[in-house]
Formats: sequence, C-alpha cells, structure tokens
Amino acid sequence: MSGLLERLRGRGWRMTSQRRVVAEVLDGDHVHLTADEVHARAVQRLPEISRATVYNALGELVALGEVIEVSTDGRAKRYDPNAHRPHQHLVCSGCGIIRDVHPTGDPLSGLPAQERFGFEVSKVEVTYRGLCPSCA
Amino acid sequence: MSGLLERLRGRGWRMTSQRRVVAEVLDGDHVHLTADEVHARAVQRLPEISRATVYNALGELVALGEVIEVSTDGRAKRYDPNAHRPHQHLVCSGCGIIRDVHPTGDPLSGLPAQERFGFEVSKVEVTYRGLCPSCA
DNA sequence: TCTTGACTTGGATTCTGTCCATCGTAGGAT
DNA sequence: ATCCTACGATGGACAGAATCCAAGTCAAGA
Repeated sequence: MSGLLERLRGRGWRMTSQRRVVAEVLDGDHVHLTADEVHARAVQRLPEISRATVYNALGELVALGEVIEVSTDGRAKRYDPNAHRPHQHLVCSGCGIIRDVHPTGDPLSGLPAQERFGFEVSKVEVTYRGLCPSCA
Repeated sequence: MSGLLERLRGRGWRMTSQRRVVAEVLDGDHVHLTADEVHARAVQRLPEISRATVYNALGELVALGEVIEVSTDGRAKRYDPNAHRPHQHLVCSGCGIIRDVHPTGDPLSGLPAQERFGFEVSKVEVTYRGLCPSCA
C-alpha cells in the first residue's frame, strides 16, 4: 500500500526531495509519529532537511487530507497517515501507545438534535483511554 | 452552585488567597479557560498572583478531580470545572467556542472486545466538531 | 537552457508549560 | 494571642513544540 506519492503527484503537489522523504516516512498504516520523529527519520535519508520543512510538508499533507493530526496527550501532535479508513484511537494511559480502532455504529447518532445547539456537526473524534496489557 | 470552596476545604486543601481566587475564577459550569486566561482573571482580584501558582493550583484541582483538563485543539489546555456531571464537548471549527454536551448511550459500548486489543478501557473522550450558528 | 514562482533553510521568535531556590504564610501547637 | 514550621507562592530561568522570516535554491514549464 504505497499510493501516497502517486496521489500527491496527481494532485499537482510539487515534488521535491524533501517532500518525497517526508511522504515516504509516513507511508504506512499504523504509524503515529510526532513532527520531530518524522524529522529524525527523514534526516536518515536526507541529512540536511530542516525542521521547518518537515513542519511545512506535514501541514500541507494534513490540508490535503492525506494525513490526520492527532493530539492525544496535550504534548506534541502526532501524524497519522491512515486517513482513508475512518477510525478512532485507543491510548494507553501508562505508556502512551496508540492503536487505531474501528467502533461500531455512527458516532454522530449519539448526539441528539437538541444537544447540538444549532451547530452543523461534521466530525467526531473519539479517544478511548485505558491500560494496555503490558501496563496493566 | 458554589460548593467548590467548601469541598476543597473539607478535603484538607490548605486555603490561601491565591488558591481561593483560582477556585473562584473557575467556579461556574460553562467555562473552558486556558491557564493564561485563568491567570488574567485571577490578576484582576489579586494583582500579584504568579503564573506558576496558577499552574500549580490548576494541577492540584485536576488531581483532586474537581476540574477536568480539556485539550481540543493541540494548543493550550483548557480547564473545565464541570467535573461532576459526565459530558463531552462540541467545538466550533471556525471560532473555537466549546459547549458541553451530553450524548445518549454508553460511549464505551461502541468498541467491541476484539477492538480493544487487551486494553482495560476506562474512559472515553468524544469531541464533536462543526460550525456554530455564527460561523456557518 | 532559461526563468520564475514556489520551496527550503536555520535562526529568531512565540507560545505553553515546568523547574527551582528563596521568601512568605496558614493553621496547628503552645 | 503568639510562635513554628511545613507547605505554598514567587518570578526568572529553562524547555518543548511550533511558527515566522528573509535570503538562498530549485522544479518544472516555456
């Protein structure tokens, strides 16, 4: 599963060596890296790449809808390339590990109209928290 | 509804003018202030209160379960004094305003056992996003 | 190959939050 | 009422995350 580069090219994303490396680092389904972790991995392939460029590229990938921004801990944001299948996150309160999960049903259905206060609700983010088997 | 000070005193929380002011600023059901906003309001009542003291007091109130930490935007954490009635949050993607909402049903029921990966899931945070009437 | 506007760079800056040594004080003890 | 002392407050330094900016570089179309 590696259509990311092709999709980006097809959408007119100007391809540079830096952007290619960032996209390659993220290409994989079960990764939740911080910007600095992405930068660290990018540096291994392209030693001169700067943090600002990584931040720029990540921001653009998010704007394009190819990557999802996840902030589960109030610390650094994480970047989730699994943007094509809707999912939620399960986070260990001990070690912080994150797993993608797929709840049943429509999460929007839990919010009655009188609880929407006139908002046009379009998205629901659910974070399940608990202890993973190793931390329990 | 203003039992916060009394509850804190009853739990042996050493009362100082600074802590009193922080608790008073937060005492109200529909407030979602950042630490700096709490500090700004506290300064109006007690001009010399320091940011560190506000952070300390907020951290203790969270540890006591009297205030909930909310981070809906990856920016500054917000502090929600409505800790006694379980609720979720509805956030405007335009202006960032936050409303407390009460979804129906048990949010945990949407996650089947085989999607829990052996975790002991104990808490669910739901953030509904959309446009408020003013921003739509 | 040339040209140009878009991209990259790295250092400065902002924002959020924590740490620490020192000073002050709430509240129990006398 | 006063004294003690452990706990809280202070503010400046520090740290982590992210953004900004001016100057240099380059991808890709002409």
